[in-house]
Amino acid sequence: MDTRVDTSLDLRINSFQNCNSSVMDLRRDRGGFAEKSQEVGTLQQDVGVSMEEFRRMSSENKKLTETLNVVLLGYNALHSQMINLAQGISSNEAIESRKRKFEDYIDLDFWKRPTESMKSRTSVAYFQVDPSDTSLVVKDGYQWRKYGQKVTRDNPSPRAYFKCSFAPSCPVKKKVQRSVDDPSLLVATYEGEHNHRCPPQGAKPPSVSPPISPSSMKPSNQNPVLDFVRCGFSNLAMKSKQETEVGTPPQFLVQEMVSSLTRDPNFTASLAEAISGAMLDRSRTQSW
DNA sequence: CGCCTTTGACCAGCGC
DNA sequence: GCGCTGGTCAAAGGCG
Repeated sequence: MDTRVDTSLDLRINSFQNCNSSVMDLRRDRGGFAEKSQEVGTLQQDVGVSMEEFRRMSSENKKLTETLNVVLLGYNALHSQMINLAQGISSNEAIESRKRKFEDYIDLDFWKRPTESMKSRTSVAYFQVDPSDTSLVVKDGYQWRKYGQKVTRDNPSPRAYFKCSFAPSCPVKKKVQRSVDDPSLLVATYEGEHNHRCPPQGAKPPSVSPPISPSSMKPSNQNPVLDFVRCGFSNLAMKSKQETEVGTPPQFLVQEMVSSLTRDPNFTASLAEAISGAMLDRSRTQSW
């Protein structure tokens, strides 16, 4: 056999094998390409979904920001009113203007709508305390008698049980427990409604059970949080103003706002946190 | 002395 | 029925 023919044949076989190998590589690449193509398609789809989600969240965020602004507007009006009342000023045009603007903005029916928690007369308030302070006492303007303490399963810190001690017949109870997430936060859960007037600042509970006059037994529609606003707010707000003329705002005011918001199922706790944070930030730039 | 807090016991509801 | 858990009671002691 001619060696030249053999060499040529070997070369061709070699060439064929190379070509075959290349074809296999190409086929593999093509498969890879198809795979990558599919991945790109999925990614495009994901990006589309993400963009849609992002647009939706942006829209929601915008709405929440608007709501926050409205709440802040109302808060500012109330705060101005409080300051002016404290200073003996009845009202002024600026306050009325802000109030009108607030009422124009806000859906009053929304805020007047009773929520489930309001129906059951249960509300929650948050109190900022020193994390090293182990006492479960919060100053909300009322007088309480502690009648029990328990360690619950979901929280290593004990839960304290209080009854309103200002009026013997008052059915209001509250539970106070340190927040499991934030040890500097005390969570107070109020149940029931007070059947008496707000105790004056520094008042001692009566040593003997006094007959409760009909006027003080007036059924109040107020929930504990409103009581807190009327009593704790009025008492402590003055104190805060005296103590911190240019300092921080009364934190309980912010916490109360948070509480009011969280009572509505449409507001998430995160929004409440955002609002309190925004208020605190805002207040740092304002003089009080 | 009276009110308050502490703390163990007790009770009721619920799930297994 | 039993155990677990949350809520309440009540006695004892502290404090002003």
